[in-house]
Amino acid sequence: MSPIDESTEKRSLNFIETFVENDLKEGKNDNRIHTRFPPEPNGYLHIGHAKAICLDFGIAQQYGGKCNLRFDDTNPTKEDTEYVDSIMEDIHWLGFDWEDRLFYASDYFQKLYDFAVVLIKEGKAYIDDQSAEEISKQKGTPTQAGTESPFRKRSVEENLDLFNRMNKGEFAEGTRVLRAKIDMASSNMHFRDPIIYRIINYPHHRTGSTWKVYPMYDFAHGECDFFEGITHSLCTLEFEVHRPLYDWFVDQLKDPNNSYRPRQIEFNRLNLTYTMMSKRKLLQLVQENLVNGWDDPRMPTICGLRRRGYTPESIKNFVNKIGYTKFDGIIDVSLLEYTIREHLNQIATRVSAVIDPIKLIITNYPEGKVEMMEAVDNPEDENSAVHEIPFSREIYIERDDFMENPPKKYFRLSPDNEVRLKNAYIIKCMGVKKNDATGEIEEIYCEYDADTKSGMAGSERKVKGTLHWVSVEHSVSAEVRVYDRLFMVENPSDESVSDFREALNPDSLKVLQNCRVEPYAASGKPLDRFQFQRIGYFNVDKDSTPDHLVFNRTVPLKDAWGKMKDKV
RNA sequence: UGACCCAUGGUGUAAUGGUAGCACUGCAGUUUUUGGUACUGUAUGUCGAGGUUCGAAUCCUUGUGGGUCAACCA
Repeated sequence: MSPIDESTEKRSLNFIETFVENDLKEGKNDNRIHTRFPPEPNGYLHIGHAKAICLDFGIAQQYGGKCNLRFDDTNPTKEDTEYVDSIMEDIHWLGFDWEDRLFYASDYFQKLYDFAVVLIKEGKAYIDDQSAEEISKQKGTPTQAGTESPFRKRSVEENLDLFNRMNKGEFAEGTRVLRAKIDMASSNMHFRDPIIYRIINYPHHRTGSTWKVYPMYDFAHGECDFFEGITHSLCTLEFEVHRPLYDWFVDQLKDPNNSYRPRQIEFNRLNLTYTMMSKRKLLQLVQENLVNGWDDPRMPTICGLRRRGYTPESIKNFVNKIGYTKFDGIIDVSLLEYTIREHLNQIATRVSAVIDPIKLIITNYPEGKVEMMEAVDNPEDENSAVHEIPFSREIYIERDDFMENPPKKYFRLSPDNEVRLKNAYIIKCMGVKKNDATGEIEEIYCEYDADTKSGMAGSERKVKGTLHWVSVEHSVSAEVRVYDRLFMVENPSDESVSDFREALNPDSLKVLQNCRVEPYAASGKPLDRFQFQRIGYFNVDKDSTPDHLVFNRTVPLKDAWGKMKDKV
């Protein structure tokens, strides 16, 4: 078990777990626990779905139950197999498995149709010939009762005939719907004769043009839960007012001699500061090329986070930390950033990279000499392996690791000052070479103390600063992509931001071209994730080639030097 | 001016009638071959008013505040 798992082991029960345990205690549903994750395949999964996935699969795991994957594909106009594939990939990547329980709402189209016919025969559903506008007008408002449709008293025979012909394609879209006959005066708007079937002339990604009528969510969802033997149907808070209708349909369907029934339980949706979570708007970002696809590392999608270097463990741990309640809040992204930093700190190999290089020449080091310096892969790991870094007379250091006129608490290199080169020698700055025209520093000259190599007796000497470096001759050029927040406003999903494009951060992607990395960072395999010293956590992007290394910054390190600068 | 749901530090959560705790963030330190990491300390909270009780964040009443619902979306 990883340290991360241990840290969450003791967490107390959330209200859903309490609910489930009570059901178990009462012996409901033969003590079965069966959940489902029911995405509509109309977009890629995002971090908010990860929260639902962890709950649905997590509850099942925790209580020895099962969790189905069910694609809620009742609206062919929005859905596509591309989304089906990506959703399955992302769930697996997160580490969850539905085994042989992959279902589609479209698997049940016949059963749902048959059930609708039963409702018609029982006089509980009717065909309405009115337009969407007329039906909407008759619905009333939350404070005003609705009025009954003139078609409400249609005969069973006529309803049956019309429904049959609707499905044969005899009528145009929008000309007729099937409605449940419940209560136009109900205080719950969803009971005012909800539409349960509509005509759609658009090929379904699985059933093609077999069907001309498609069930609505409210009609399909509870029924699918029932067909699959789901015991706990977990969804987000906005479906709370749908629950009475969910129960109403289940009541019509269930076997009165069998106590089994699925139960819907709602929890709070995930909101993150600076993050847009609406699928519709994310789709818009993709379609308008404001980002480079669903897996753009700035996207809050699972594949975007994956490409950026987030680990499944960190996402799951994040979800465990935020919990499940019935209170809608907004979570600070810094918590997500904390969880990935926490995990990466444990597993990421430390590698030297110089993002903004300046050349440093060690004047008293022999020309042509190369020493291999030992570097610990991960200082947080007692049994860490080591790797070697070539050291030579000419090296690159970070441009801002040298200051000609340093402020008081500057620990790094400055004239006549000593610093340690990480895993190598202590050096002292003896001078610089400046560009005659611009006055810009072009080279830094230092002398090294040969007795201070890491591990030697002379290395005990304390110096305030330690710098990372790469050998000029041996280093490999690379490109580093630094991703900042895509949105600048704290809550871009807020209604007050009418057009989210205004909130887009034009500087969200910075590409740094002149970076130099130590050869080990280019060696491939075990190094897909690492920490560049004092810079941040990175991973190798899929765009990388042997000739052109590309790194994505997963998350920056906490910028202590930045804080120091504020004080000086 | 309806129905349903909700209200604990800046943020997210725990305490299920019995000491308001944890994490993130903030601030201040200690350690360190990077100022990262790790560790320590510290600040800030039960929406208001009544009640029940020996005792209330918890139960009741009421007020206030927030969310959801009037798609042929899910």
